[in-house]
Amino acid sequence: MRLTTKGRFAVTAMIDLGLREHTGPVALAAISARQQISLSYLEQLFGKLRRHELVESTRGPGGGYSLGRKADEITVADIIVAVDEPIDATGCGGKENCMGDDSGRCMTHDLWASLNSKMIEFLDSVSLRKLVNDQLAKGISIEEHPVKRAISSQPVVKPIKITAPNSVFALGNAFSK
Amino acid sequence: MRLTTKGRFAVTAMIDLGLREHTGPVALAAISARQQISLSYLEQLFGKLRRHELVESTRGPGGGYSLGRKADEITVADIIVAVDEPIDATGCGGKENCMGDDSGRCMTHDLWASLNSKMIEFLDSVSLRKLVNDQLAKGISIEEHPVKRAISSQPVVKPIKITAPNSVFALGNAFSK
DNA sequence: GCCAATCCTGACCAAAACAGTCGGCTTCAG
DNA sequence: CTGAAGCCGACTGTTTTGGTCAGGATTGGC
Repeated sequence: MRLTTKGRFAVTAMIDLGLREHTGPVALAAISARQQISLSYLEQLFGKLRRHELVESTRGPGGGYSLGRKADEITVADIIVAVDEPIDATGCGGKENCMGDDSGRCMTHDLWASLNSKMIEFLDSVSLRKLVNDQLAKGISIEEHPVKRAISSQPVVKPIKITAPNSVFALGNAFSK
Repeated sequence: MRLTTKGRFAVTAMIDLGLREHTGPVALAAISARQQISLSYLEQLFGKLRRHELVESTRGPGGGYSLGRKADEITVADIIVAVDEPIDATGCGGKENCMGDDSGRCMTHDLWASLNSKMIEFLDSVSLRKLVNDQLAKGISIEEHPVKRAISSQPVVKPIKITAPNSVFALGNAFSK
């Protein structure tokens, strides 16, 4: 389990996607503009996210990406593992005895496996839904008048133009501690 | 907050140190041999750990490193932050407005700050003491006959030679899940 | 059928971080 | 004095990061 800016980008992009869950496919170009991530880099990341079935793609004009499953069934761990794949983990290769012969396994093995599983456990307890709601709770309105719509399959087919892409996030810095 | 093998090495080494808390200074060469980490790399890491006052050094023969404060006052977050210092964090530089002019802060800023603080909060809740105890609970005996000694300041001054450095860790792989 | 928007892929790249080496130094117990 | 240890800075090879570029493939709308 590695944790770098790469994972952050992926999580950020996924939240952006989650926030627009009900407005049809979201183009990478839009995410790129909003989140200030290079388009090509996003393409790489979403390639991985798609192969891990966290997102689905729609090609052609009006296309884009949408969540591969419901936001509460996607965890931060899912996302990070998807983009940071080679979870090399234990350092000693994960093989049986990492010292010499009969000296038993190196401490590092079980040690990090332990800490690592704690980390994953934690990141697995945070769902994308939660993060999206956190953002929504900060007073964001994505749609002009948030319609009380039935949460059916895919009611919206046509993409809805969002005209004020950036400044909708009037977030305070109130997240100290 | 980055999380790589570098941090793992540091945490591992610190646990090794914690396990020998009452046997005087521990030489890096010993840790290097037990944990299979290159000596010079350890020197770099401990340089940082020392500057963050997580360890104290004793020079000269018989010297080595000991914990800078009690093991329950050192958290995993402390260690990782110490060796992975430049916590670049928000990606947008951490400055005020990261977009253009009056478009407000980019989502990434608060977003990752939020996730990041959750991570730190978690890693901060795991003390070195806990990790050391986890290892002890696995049936390790560092000292030949674990003396029921009063937990006073620093009862042992002279280093005690530990003669069976490696095979003391007879750990099962029982840490699946 | 064409066009343009969009995803998709692979090659390539500079810069940084990682992991480690090396040589030389300072300190200090015996 | 000698040798064991910490200390320090320079250097190096590899991998990862974050990104660019050039070209497909797919498909809705005209």
